[in-house]
Amino acid sequence: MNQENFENQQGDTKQRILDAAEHLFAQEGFKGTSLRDITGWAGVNLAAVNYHFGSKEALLRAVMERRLIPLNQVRIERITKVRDSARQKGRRPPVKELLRAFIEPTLQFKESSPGAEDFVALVGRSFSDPDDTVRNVFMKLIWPLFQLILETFREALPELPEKTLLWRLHFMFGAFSQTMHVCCGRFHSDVIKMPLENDSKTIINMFIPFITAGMEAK
Amino acid sequence: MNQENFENQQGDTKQRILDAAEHLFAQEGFKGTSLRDITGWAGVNLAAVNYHFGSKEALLRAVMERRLIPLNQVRIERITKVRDSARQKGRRPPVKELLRAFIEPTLQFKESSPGAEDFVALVGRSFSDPDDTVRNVFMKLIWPLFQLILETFREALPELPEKTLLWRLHFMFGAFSQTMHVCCGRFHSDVIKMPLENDSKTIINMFIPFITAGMEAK
DNA sequence: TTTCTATTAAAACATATGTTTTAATCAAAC
DNA sequence: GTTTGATTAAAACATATGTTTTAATAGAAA
Repeated sequence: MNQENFENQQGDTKQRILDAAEHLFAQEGFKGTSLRDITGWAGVNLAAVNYHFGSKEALLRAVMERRLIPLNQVRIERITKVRDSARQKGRRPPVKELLRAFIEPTLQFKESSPGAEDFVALVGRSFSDPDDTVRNVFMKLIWPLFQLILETFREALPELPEKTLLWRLHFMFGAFSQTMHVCCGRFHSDVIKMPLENDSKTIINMFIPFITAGMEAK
Repeated sequence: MNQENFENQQGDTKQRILDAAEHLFAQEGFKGTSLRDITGWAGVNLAAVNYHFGSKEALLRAVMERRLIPLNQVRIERITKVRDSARQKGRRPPVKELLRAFIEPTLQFKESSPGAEDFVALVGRSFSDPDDTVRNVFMKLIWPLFQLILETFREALPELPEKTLLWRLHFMFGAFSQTMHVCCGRFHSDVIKMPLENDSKTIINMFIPFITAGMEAK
């Protein structure tokens, strides 16, 4: 019997573990979440994690890949579309449209399921996670997308010095990752009482004008 | 004998612990750093942490307060100065100057000593740290500064709806915190090969035009 | 039914971690 | 020189954690 036949017959242990890990990694961080937390939350046996995934690190990789690969595919497609469409017209790709192609899929994805919201919070934090494992897994998955973004913004803003472009993309990612984990994580701080309108429309309407102005500054 | 007399006579155990904790918390995160890591790095006995500080959490608090209290004082003074100067002239405080008053002290501080660089990386991460302890300690210390920034930017951009202002400050903090831990931490990623010119001048020249344009957009 | 195999359950391991306790040290005060 | 009190050192504790091992279970194949 091969594995495909098993996918539906076996208990949903694997999925339950992935969901629990996604949630807890997002809420408490990788280091802050124990396998016992995860298996407890998932209602499965402790050993199931090592049986199905091999290690805690491999579990993180699985959590990341499950959603980030398809999400990145969509983002890459949309950005490519904007770029190619502009090329055909012999124009520069508009910054606004590039930004929209980047963030809209993320935000739509966020609202697609409750688990996805956890995931977005997790990704928002992965950029700056002190743990090597987290950053490395994340960076490897985000690399092609970042490369594409760099290229298309170079086309969009050819007069910008390379260094400046990199810095501005860097600011953009900073603002966006902060937004992701603030809007999706448990950022219930007494300090910054953000008008937490989690809807995509608000976020997009706030993000795009700000970043566009920044990217095109001077 | 009182404690002041002891400060110089006793071993510099306390300082060594603070320095080691600052460095390791910045590099590995709060959860990722053990007391044995710290005392090993500092070359002191394990029990010294609990003797001098009481607990790991209290040590973090001490690390934060040691530098953040004086740093925030300087930032508050400079922002207040910009605001009051504008008020006297019956004008709005310029966004550019407010931003400069906010980030310049941080960057100058960063270059003032090698330990300070670690600290800046730590602060840059504290905004989004999954650990409650870290976020709470940090937020409590940053709260008055944030309040002041909110007020002065309200004066600088009175036509901006409150929600929009909050979102934009939020983006600003995101970009800045990312910058802080990228420039000071061990962000040696293969992915984003940032032109790592750590000098304040470059960072300021990149940051201010970008954020100013974003804040004043539309 | 019996056999076989994948999965689950329970327990055990080895190590790591924050904290506490108890003994040694060391410099000033008397 | 002895005493005192703060500091350091060494060991012990209790618990937590990732992983592995071994036994039980269940469900399809024979």
